[in-house]
Amino acid sequence: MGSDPHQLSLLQGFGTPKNAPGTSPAAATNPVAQVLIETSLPHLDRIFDYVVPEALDAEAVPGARVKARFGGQEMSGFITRRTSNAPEGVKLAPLAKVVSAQPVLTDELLRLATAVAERYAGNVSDVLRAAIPARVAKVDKEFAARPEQPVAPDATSADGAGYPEPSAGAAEAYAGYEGAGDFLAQLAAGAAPRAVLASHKSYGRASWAAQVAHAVASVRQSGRGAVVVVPDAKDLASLEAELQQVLGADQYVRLTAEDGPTPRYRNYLRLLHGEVTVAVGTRSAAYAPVQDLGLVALWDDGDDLLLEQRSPYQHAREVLLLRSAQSGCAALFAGVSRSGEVERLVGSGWASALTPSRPFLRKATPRILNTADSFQQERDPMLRHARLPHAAWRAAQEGLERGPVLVQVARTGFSPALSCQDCRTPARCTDCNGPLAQSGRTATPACRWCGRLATNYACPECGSHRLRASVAGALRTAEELGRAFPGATVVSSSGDHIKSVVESKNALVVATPGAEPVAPEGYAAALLLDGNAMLSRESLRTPEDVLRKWFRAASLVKPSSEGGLVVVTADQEAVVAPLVRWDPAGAAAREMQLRRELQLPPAVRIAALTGKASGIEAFMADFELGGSLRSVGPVELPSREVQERPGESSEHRLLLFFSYQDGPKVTAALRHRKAALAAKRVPDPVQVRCDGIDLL
DNA sequence: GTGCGAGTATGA
DNA sequence: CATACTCGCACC
Repeated sequence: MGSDPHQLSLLQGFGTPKNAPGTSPAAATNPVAQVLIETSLPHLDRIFDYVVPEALDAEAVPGARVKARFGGQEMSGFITRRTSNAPEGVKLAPLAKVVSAQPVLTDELLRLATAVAERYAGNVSDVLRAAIPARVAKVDKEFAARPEQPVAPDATSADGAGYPEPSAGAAEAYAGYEGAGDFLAQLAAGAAPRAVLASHKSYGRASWAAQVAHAVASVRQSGRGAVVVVPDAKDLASLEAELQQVLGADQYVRLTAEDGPTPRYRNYLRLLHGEVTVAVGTRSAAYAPVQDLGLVALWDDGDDLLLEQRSPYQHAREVLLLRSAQSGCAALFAGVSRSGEVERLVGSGWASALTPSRPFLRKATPRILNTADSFQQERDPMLRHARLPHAAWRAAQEGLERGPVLVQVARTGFSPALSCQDCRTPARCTDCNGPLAQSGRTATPACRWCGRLATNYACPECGSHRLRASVAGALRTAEELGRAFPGATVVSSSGDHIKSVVESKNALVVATPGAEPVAPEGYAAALLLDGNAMLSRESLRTPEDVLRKWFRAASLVKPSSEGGLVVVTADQEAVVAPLVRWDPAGAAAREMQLRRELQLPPAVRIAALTGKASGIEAFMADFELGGSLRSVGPVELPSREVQERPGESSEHRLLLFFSYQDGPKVTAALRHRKAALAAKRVPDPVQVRCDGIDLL
């Protein structure tokens, strides 16, 4: 070909009146669309330019979802900008079509997704996949027909004459919390305070949900919007109940996968167009396109549901932290317990702690009793051989006269119940008739009720000594306990049968952690039964996680002034102590102190490289360690394959440890390396995952 | 993934 | 010397 090919194509692209047959003229102004292609290939995760044909000019707005020919195939992407100048030295392909003219990728969202991708050494388009709901054609039509009405949705609409002063409701929700009034006032005044809220209740007027709802109401007084993220549907229901009280049902939208594509997309567009300015939902709601954002809030950040399950495995807390930094808005992290990450925010002074005062807490929280406590055991020598620990038994019995009683049991699989290998008769404790279970890693089965070890168990039916694991979820436990407490209505909540609310006064509610229904008046008592089994899990995170589950259950129980009592049965007194004292902040501070000394997360950041040993070696070949960056491994992972194929090398994992300060540098380098290797298509690709809490 | 150009093998 | 084919890599 004789002449310069770029020259030729540019002339064509810019629409000289007479074009080659088949090419349509380009748009008159800003004929170039910068498009972010949706791909999970790291080296292609960037912006490419296309010519906008005149026919697509009107629809091809920044933020629109489009299709474009890329490489061999037509791929989808989003227009990030329209510009006038084409890049030098490339010939531009035309945009194939505009899928939807709704500008779903806003500037702000692109900036956020980019920051998240950088933080996690991942792809921008992977982040966007979680952030932008699937398009629904009929919803597009609704919005196309609707006259553009960027209503100022501010303090005028629902609140009528403005928000009813530092409302009575807000005062009640935050009673006992020093500094709360100031925090709310700052929100209302348009400032951007950042706080870590130590909620103590999960029901009633002073619940975390009420507290968060009032924070949202305050920020709305300043005319700004808010985003609230919660781990699951049950928490969302609690929050929505309060928001309806405080704001009104039409003043917010929910964004959650559970609603299905149509309402989710509709709500997304309503936010996008400023029809509503408050978004609540599960983890993907962190990206909600709220206009004029004033507050991001997160409830219970320790819940692992907030961790995205797809690459780059981002956590809603980090997303919201990045977002609040970018938009300079207020931030609120609420929880009954406190995660290590949030403790860092308090420790560094980034956020202030909103904590109820000691004397207030003493009255407002239930009494906590540890039956495994040596002091208790001395006073109650019957304990080891009683049926349920005596104290637990009595707490339940007496509690049932005053209200519902919660029994928290470990999830199925944590401590599978045992039955006879030969005749399938359920294995029972010879002392108390409770179910036997394999708890943790100890070989000897133990009674789940009294904890007694069943050494040398013999089946009462056939005399066999062999035991097999059988599934005993909350359902089975409920059955067992129902027999133990005749007269009580036994309710079970776990797995896919989660109940949000329990109304019955004399219900014995058996629930797994995270599935506990709310009792509107509070539980009279709670028994936290499987502490030892839960604590036996081998993970760096275990104590924090178990404590979190206990605190959440305990926050559902009436205060001690109304007879509320929590009985916990666990041997590790160091873990139980903060619960007994109701001191989540102290527990988090101590745990973080330990982590800092050991240089373990979340005091430092980590990245895990997973893949074939050869792949990891290639990845690390000219990767510079230094500064705070150190590497551990690689170690071979226990293979999940039933049979390792000969010649096929197994998966390995290398861990990188680095400081938060060096984080951006390290993740940028990881990302760069990933892209370079992917472009070269070196064999044995390596998966990079940052700050996976379940890795250690 | 796929199309394309460079480079190389192959046959007339 | 012309044509067939593979390989690598850019992809707007």
